[in-house]
Amino acid sequence: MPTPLVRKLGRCFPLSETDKEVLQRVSTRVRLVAARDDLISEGDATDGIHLVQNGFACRYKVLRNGQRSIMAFLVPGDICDMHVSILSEMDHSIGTLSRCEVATISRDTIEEITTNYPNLKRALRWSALVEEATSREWLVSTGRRPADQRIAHLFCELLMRLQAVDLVTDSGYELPVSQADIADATGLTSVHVNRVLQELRRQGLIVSKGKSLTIPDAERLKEFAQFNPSYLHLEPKHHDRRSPNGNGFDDRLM
Amino acid sequence: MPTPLVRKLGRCFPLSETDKEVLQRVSTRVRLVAARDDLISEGDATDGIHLVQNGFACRYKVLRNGQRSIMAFLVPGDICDMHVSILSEMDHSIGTLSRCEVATISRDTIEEITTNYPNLKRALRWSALVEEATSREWLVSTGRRPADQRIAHLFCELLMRLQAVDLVTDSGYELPVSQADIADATGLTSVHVNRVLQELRRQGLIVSKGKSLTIPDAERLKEFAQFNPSYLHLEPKHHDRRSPNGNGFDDRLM
DNA sequence: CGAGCAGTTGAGAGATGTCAAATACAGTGG
DNA sequence: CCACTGTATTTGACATCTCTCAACTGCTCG
Repeated sequence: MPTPLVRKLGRCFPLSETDKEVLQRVSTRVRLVAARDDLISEGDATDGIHLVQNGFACRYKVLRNGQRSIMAFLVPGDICDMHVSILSEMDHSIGTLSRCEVATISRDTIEEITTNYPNLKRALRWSALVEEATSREWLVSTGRRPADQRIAHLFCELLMRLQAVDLVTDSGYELPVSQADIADATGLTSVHVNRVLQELRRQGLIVSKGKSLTIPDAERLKEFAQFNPSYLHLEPKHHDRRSPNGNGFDDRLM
Repeated sequence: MPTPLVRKLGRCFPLSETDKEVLQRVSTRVRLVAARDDLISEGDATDGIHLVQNGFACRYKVLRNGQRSIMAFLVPGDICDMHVSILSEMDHSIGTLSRCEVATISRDTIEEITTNYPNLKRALRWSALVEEATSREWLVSTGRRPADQRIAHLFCELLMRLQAVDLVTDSGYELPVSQADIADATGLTSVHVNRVLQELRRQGLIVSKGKSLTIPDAERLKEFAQFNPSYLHLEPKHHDRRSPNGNGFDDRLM
């Protein structure tokens, strides 16, 4: 069974069997982390690299007045701290929202991979860029979308991201986060999130029982949220094209 | 006179004279772009790389209802599209806010630089990571800070970023953007921005005449905005340290 | 079975948005 | 150099979305 990272990257890049095996191998040492636990704290000088295998984690900061801001959800297949090595310390924390399985990859391993497997190097870079684009899209949400669209948009995004790692069945997925977590991720209050959720349910846009969310009509929810998935850059076809200069992908570009 | 990019990177990384010359050289071909013009549009498959030399530009998206969301300000020394090559097309647009001088760097040139000048490669990667961190900080602002702190925070950030490229004199800088631009960047309305600005002026936190902004007491404004500059990663000292494995910086890591 | 967290509800307050108009400002053509 | 025109800023009255606070309910887990 391929790990989430293998599934995610394999979906958008043609990976060889060797590539996949290498990726699979690094997910071996898995650690179980309780819900609401910090993987990395702001100010840490990290060395290893963390990969979420199971469960939900997030990037967050806590303000002086105790308010928490969640800047990103990390779902299975997501890497927590690919790039921090060049920044001497973390400027935010990474914590679990649910119980998580986390793989820790040593820097040496990553180095070996990016040196010897250009396909993987490119795929990992792609996933980092998508995370950046996602962060920009969240900025659009919190800045300009009303609460209901904002939450609906988040659910659409998670639908696509979880689909990419085969975690969606029948337009439904496990969303092991609290309403307070959704509030901190959308810049709302947990009570307002509660009311908006009720309204979305009433309109039949979502169905939720416990921690599982079902989207009866994805197109309708996407329409409601004005969700445009282009920022997730999921279409594999584009990546098969050669670059304009005719020598394929430019692997040196940063 | 070193270009803004040279100044910015040189501040945080020890660059050799050769490094600086190389960087300086690529800023030669400069194009003058009018205010409110697009450098790159959403959906474009770009090839060159754009570097702001003078003036303000921004990353933005326009929603269906015509609302604009600005996800980032690009100031002199900022690179607009370092990484798009691996994503087949732009998921957002880049437009000027004021009249700008923009340098276009060919992909080949960048390739040459990142291949032959590891110092520069590392510095450019650093600046990309700082932009990412900045985007996360904006998420905190729009999500959890009240309008006055949000705007004050933006002014603090610009103070630091413009200081890094020697564009600040006497705690003041040119801010050639409209109140509507600030509104779109902070997720507010231009009329609310106007009122908040008046209040900040009344409290003596800022002084502004025309397009120039002065901050009489930077510490006071930072305190007011609860501004913590760590996300800008400006301290050069950290970057002189060797990495834990003793062989200096890891230049292969993505 | 109790404790504690997550979800739900209600009433009221506050911050920010909307709309529309007035004023100031900047660039342009004469 | 000035009138002219369009954009940017400012102001006022009012609407509304979202927050606050506080209570209550219902799970889940020990």
